[in-house]
Amino acid sequence: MRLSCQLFTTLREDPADAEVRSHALLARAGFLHKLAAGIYVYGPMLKRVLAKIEAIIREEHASAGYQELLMPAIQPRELWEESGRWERYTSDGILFHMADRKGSEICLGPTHEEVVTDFVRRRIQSHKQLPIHLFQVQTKFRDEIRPRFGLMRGREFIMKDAYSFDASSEAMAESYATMRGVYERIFSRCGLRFTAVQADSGAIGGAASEEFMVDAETGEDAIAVCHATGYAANLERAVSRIPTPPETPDKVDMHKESTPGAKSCDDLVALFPNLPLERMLKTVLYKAQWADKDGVVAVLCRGDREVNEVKLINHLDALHLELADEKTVAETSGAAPGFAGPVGLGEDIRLLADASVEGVHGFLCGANETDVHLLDVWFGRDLEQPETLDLGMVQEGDSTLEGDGTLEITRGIEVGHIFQLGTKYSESMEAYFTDENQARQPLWMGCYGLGVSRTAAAAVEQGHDENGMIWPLPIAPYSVALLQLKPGDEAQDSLAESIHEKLEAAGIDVLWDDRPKLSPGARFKDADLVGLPLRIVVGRDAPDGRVEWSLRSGGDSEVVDAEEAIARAVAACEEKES
RNA sequence: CGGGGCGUGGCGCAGCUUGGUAGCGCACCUGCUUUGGGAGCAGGGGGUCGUUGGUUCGAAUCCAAUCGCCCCGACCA
Repeated sequence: MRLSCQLFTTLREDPADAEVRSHALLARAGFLHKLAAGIYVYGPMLKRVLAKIEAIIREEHASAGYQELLMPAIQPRELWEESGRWERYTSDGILFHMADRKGSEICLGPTHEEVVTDFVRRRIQSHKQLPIHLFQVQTKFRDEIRPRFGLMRGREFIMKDAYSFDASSEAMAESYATMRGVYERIFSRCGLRFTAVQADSGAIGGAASEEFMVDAETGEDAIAVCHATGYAANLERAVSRIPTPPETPDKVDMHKESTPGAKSCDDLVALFPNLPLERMLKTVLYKAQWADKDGVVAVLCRGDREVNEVKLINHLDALHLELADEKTVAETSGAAPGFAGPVGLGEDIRLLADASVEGVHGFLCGANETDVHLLDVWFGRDLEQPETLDLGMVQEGDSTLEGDGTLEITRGIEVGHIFQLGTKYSESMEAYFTDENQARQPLWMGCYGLGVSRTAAAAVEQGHDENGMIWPLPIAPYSVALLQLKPGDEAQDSLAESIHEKLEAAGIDVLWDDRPKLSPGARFKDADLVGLPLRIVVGRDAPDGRVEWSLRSGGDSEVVDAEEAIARAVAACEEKES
C-alpha cells in the first residue's frame, strides 16, 4: 500500500486530553479521533488492527465450534424487564435509554445476554439440540460514570461476546473450560503478555468467572499473583492467609482514653506509639441498599488491613453499598466519623467482622463518642466476638491460603472476562428445554466477553517506547514499513517498487512510505510513531540493490540485499502464523 | 453526584489580572534550494476567542447563565 495515496496524518505533540500513553500515541498517529467523551472515530490504521484482532478471534471461535451471529444494538425494555436488569441498569445510570416515537422504551445494548437468551429460547425445545455455541462482534454502549484513558474505557466500544447453552452444569463447565483455552490462544496469538485471574462476577451474575489481564503498569485493575503456586486473582476476589496477630498483652480492664481529633489509624499510632497497628480495630460504617430496604452495616477490621467492598456487597447480597456519610455516622454511632466502635453500637446495626480481627485481644477501637477511643478491649469479656468471615483486601507479601507462596500485587488491563452464568437468565427469562426424561429444564449458560477495541489499546500500553508504538506482528496494521527516503530518485523508485510488489505478492501487508518531498528525518519519526514491527529502508544503497533492515522493537539495523530483506520479512511473517 | 481546572486558526499554547477588535510554535499553500533522524530562505492563507445574555462608547478580557471537555474525589475512621 502506498502511503502517498492514504489519509495519513501525524501530530508532533500529544493531544492535551490524553492521560495515558496508548491514548496519546494512537491520537498522535492519527489512529483515533475523539468525537465526544468516551466516543471515538477509529481511523483506517486502527481499523486494520481491529480487523486483525477480530480475524484471530473468529478463527479461534470457529475452531471451538462457535457460530457467529449479529444481534441488534437497539433492545426493547421488555426484554430487560424479564431478566430484571432494567431497573438496576437504569438506576446505576449506565444504560443509554430513550423512548421511540410511539413512546416505547428502548436502550442501546450494553451487553446481549437478554437478546441471545431470547433468540435461543425460541429455537430450543430438546436436549438433542444442545449444546449451542454462539458469538458476535458488536458495538456496546455504556454510559460510564467516568469514561477515560481513550479507548480503554469508552462509552461506545467494540466487544466480542460469546454464549454457550448446555443441558447440565457439567456440560456448562466443559464449555467454559473450552472457552478458557480459546481465550489463551487468542491473546497469545495477538502477541500479548497476559495473566488469567479468578474474578468477581459482578453485575452479570453467576458462579465461576475468570478475567484475562494484559500485564501493564497503567492497568485499572490490581491483581494478586503468586509465581510459586500459579495463584492469580483480581484484588476484588483474592484471598490470602492473614499474618498472625501480635502477642496478646496482659489483661487490663477496658478503659476510655481521650483522643481528640484522632480520626485515622495514623493519628492513633502517633498518639499511642507503643500500640501496634494490628491491635487497633477500625469500625467501618456502610450504607447498604437492597431491593426492598436500606440499612447500615458496620464492619470490624484490623488496623493494618482494609475492607474489601466487593466481598462485603456479595456477602450482604446488596444492590448498592457506600461508606456512610457524616450524618449517618452521627445517627448510628452517636459520634463524629472516626470514633465508631463495636461496643454499644445500636441494636439495629448489623455488625460483621473481617477474619483479620480473629485472635486480636486487648485492642483499641472507637468508643462511639467523639474524641474518645476504648483501650484494652477484649472479645468475650467486653463484647461478644462477632462471627468473622473474609471481608478483607489481600496485601502484598501475604501468604497464599495454603501458605506455600507469597502474593505480589501487580496491575493489568482487563481485556477478557468469562463466566459460568448457570441458570440465572434462563430461569428468569424462561429458556427451557425438555430432557431425556420429558422434564422441563432451564438451559445452563456461559458468557464470554472480550474487549476488541480495548485489546488494541492494551497492546499499545504494553508495547511502546519514547518514540512511539511498537505493535506485535500479528495485530500490527501493516507488517512491514517500507521507507523510501528519496522518492523520485530512479534507483530508489524501481527498487522500492519491486520490493513492494514482491512483498504484496507474498501476502505480506506492507506500507510503502513514498510520500514526496519529505525529509528522511520526518519519515523515520513517523515510522517510529506508527510502530510497524518490520522496517526496510530504501536509501543511498539502492543503486547496489541494497537496503537497510531493522526491527521496530530494537536491535541494530543491517544493510542487506533487497532479496535478503524480503526473505527476512517473509520468514518473520511465517513464524507469526505458526 | 461533589470538588477543581480548561474552552482562543487543524494541533499545542500565550493574551484576560489592569477592556481599545488577536499573537506564537507546529501543521498548511506557493516558489527556490535541500534530502539518512521532525531542512533553509522568501512569500501566503486561515480564527464571529464554546454559546447566549448583560455591563460598557467599546468585551477574548468584566458579570451571569448555559453547553462541552479534562482531572481529582466519592469520605477505610
